[in-house]
Formats: sequence, C-alpha cells, structure tokens
Amino acid sequence: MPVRVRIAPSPTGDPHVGTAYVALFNRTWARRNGGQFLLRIEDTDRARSNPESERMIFESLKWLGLTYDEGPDVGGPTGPYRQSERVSIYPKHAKDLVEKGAAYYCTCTADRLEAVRKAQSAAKLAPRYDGHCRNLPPAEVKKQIDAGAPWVIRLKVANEGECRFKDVVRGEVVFAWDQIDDQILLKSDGWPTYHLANVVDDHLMGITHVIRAEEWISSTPKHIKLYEVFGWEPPVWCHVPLLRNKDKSKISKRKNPTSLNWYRDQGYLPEALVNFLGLMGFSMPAGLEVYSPAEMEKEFTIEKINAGGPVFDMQKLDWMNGQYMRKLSAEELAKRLGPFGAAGKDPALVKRIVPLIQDRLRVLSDFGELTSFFFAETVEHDPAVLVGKKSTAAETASLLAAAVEVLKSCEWTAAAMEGKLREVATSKNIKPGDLFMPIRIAVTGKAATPPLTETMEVIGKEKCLARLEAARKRLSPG
RNA sequence: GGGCGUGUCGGCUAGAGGCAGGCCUUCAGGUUCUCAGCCUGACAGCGAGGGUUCGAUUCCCUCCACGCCUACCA
Repeated sequence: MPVRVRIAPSPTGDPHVGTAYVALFNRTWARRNGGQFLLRIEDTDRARSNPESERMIFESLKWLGLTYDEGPDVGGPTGPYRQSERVSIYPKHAKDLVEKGAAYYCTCTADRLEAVRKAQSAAKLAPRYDGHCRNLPPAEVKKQIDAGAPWVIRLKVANEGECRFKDVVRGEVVFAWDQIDDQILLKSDGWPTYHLANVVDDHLMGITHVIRAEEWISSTPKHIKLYEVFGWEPPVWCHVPLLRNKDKSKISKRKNPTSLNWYRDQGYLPEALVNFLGLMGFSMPAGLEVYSPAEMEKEFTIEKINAGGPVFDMQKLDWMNGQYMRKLSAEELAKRLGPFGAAGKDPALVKRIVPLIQDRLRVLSDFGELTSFFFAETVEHDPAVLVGKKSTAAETASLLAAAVEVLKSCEWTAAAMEGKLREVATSKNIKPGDLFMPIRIAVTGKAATPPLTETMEVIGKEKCLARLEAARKRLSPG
C-alpha cells in the first residue's frame, strides 16, 4: 500500500509555523516512501475559517518548498480537499453510526451543557457530557426533534476497558475508555466536528500515516473508536512534539513569531527555515545540521523524531539563515534582496555592494540598514561620535583634511586608497584605525561598515570627497 | 481537579549497562581599519530520591517539574 500522508490545517489567521513543521515531516515521509503528501483544508468551523487565510496557507507552503501532491488548489483523485465542499458526505456517515447503535441523537441545549459542566467542576469532577440523551428512550428524543428541537449526533463511547494504541513516536499509549467523552460528531448546523470529518476524510483519502501534532493525542481514542465502529482500518499514529516558546509553553504569537509571513517578510530564506525546522526533533547521522530536503529524505524515519517539545530558538535560526545566505552566489543573493530594497536600485551598483554585505546580513531585511550610505546623496553623523573620546575636533578636522588631500589625487581603487591612507597614518604617527574610523563615520555615517576603502571605492570619489569635506567643515568652519 | 505526554550543557540534540560527543548562544584569544565572517580554545548537562548491578545518565519504582488535552474550535 502506498504511503499517503496529509496535513489538515484550519484556515484561521496567519499561516502557522507549526503547520510548516508538521508538513515537513509528512512530506519527507511521503517522499522517502515514494508516496503522496496531501493538503486538506479543515474549514468546518464556519465562524473562524476564511478564504484569505486559506490562500496564505497555499502560498506559504509553496514559498517553503513544502509542495503537496494533492490539495484544493492542485486537485487530485480523492478530492475535494476542502471540507466545506464535502459537507454532504458527513451526515450520512453520522446517521449510519446511529443506526449501528454506535452514536445517538442529542438535543441538550448549550445552557444545559454549561450548567452540567459547572456543577461537575464545582464537585471537582471531570467536565464532560453526562449522557442525558444517551439514556433517554430514542423515541423520546425523536419526539423532541420532530417538534423542532435542535439536535446533534454524539459518539457513544464505552465506559469500561481501555484503549491501547501504538504511537510511532512514543510507543504504546493507554487510555481508560471511561475517560473519553461522548464527542459531538455532527453539529446542530449539520456540519461535522473535526473528529468526524477528520476520520471520514482520512479514510476516504486513503491516509496511511497520521503524522500530526502532540495536542491531538488525547483525542486519538475517539478517532480509534470511529474507525472501529465504521469498520475501517485505522492509520499508523504518529504524534510529533509541539514547538515551544522560550518558557516551554506551546508556541504562540504573543511570545514568539508564529506567522510564516513574518519569517518571509523579515527575510529568512525558506530553505534555511525548513532546515531549521528539521533540526527541531530530528537529527541526521554524524550530527550533520546543514542539509537539504533531499538529504533528509534519505535518512528520515518517524521513529527518529524526538518526543520532547523543542524550544524554537531564534538565535539558531539566525545562524542557519547566515549559513544559507553565505552559500548563495552574489547574483542569487542580489535577486533575493530584490523585495528588500534592492529591486529599485541600479543593478550595477547592487552587484558591487552585495559582496561587501554578504557576511554581514543576518536576514535579508538588514539590506536597507546596511547599505543606505551607498545610495544616499549625503549622510548624517553625530560630530561627537566623529571626533571620538580620545581626540579633539581640531585634530579630527586635520585628519580629515589630510585624507582629502591624498585622496584627491589617488587612483580610486580600494588598494591604492588603503596604501595612501596608511601612509598618512604613519606620517601622523597614529594607528591606522584612528584615521580610518573618522573617515568611515564621515563617509558612511556609521561606525560599523564593510572595509573602508572597498566601501569608498563603491560609493565613488565625488561623493566621498564631498562627505569628507562636509564633515571637516562642521568641525572647523572655514 | 482528571487523563495523557515529556525530562541529557542556557537552547537544539547524539549516545550507550563501562571516559557523556556535536551544533547554536556566551566567554577568551587570533585574523583585521570598524562590524560581520572565518580560525583556536574555554565554560557548561544526564530533574530528584530509592532500588537492580562490580558498575546506572541508560533498566525498574516513587516523587518532582514542565507541557498538552479536558468546546456544537481545530
């Protein structure tokens, strides 16, 4: 049987980094086995689902290269892949279960359920459905429904024995059946809950391995019960850990960026983010950390996923991003910088700048901050910083004057300028750095830049001399 | 409260009944005109307590901590 796996995100809010994380494991498993990876949109929550959110899921998965073989926007043999387009499928399955005696109609109102829960929690009992309608004669419930009472269908769960299943990541997991609630399967609006839709669709779509987040482990017994009462073969269960905030709680946007859009907009390279996600829970032989999806496919098995929840460490992500940015050719990096400010600029100039900043970028959006002085007409600087703590305005002005003097007649190459400026430093009996720094600040407005003379070469003679002269004049007018 | 899950340097992880290794971060040197990068090196860990064993971080038990679930959300 071919491996078929899926991710089933809900289109609510921004595309989530956890979706990408689970997608990576699913897709890698499918590819390793020559199987299929599907995307199914679980939009049965009509209040929260929205099309924009769905569109961003498609977009961000493609941005990351986490492409799927079947999905709402790419089609496939077991579609539709959007649960809102499958709503007609679920009620008959739910009713089928009622006929089999595995589920029942329930007409309890929200008010009653809330009152029951309140009483239970006051009595320090587990809040759960009390079985009210389950224990009523079916005819009684039917009478209420015929009279127009809203109804749902609930799963009838046994209250004795235990549910055992093997989880590939965690080993055997056991739940007592009496801990499992009579879950609503079909809501009063006729739409399915996650539990019903998920099981029905996974079956109909031929899903062989359910690789999903750990938060689902508690509802797995309900799903297993559903497979059992439908008479279907359950998939292999694999619950991967949840990404965590620094404080180890489930990753959340309040404490850590979770939107894939954010990572894209900051200028994290998709291949770096995917590689980083792979490190969370999975490790390659020999401790290899920088690797491609193809390399991961050769080594990946679900058993090797760590069960512990990994803290999402931005510092290591930054490092990983640096690894990938430095591997890029200058041409490719220039292209990637396009959306971050490079696109509107003179391509020839950008081409000369990129090698100077390649080692200095943390994320692509650093581009503007790192290169502003290449494009500006003039630069601003603080005279106090220009002069520094160890010098005086007069001394600094004289250094700048001397620099202007030799640069005026200097061949405008980094090497020639460096030679001349070192001669100046020697003749003034100062360290090269004490000369280079005021020039750097005068020319770029910044204390940290790429190597000075290489930078000046790219900025150009006219601008550099004008900036030096302007800085000198501020220190000693006239 | 209940159920389930998880505990190896600050973070990500490798490991095996016999010297706990790698990566990120941090720190210290080196390269250097600054920053970054790069190179060297250093600091730092088996949650706690009991057992089994010649020997336990590894196997067993108890405890503790943390996380998730406990919806007509997913």
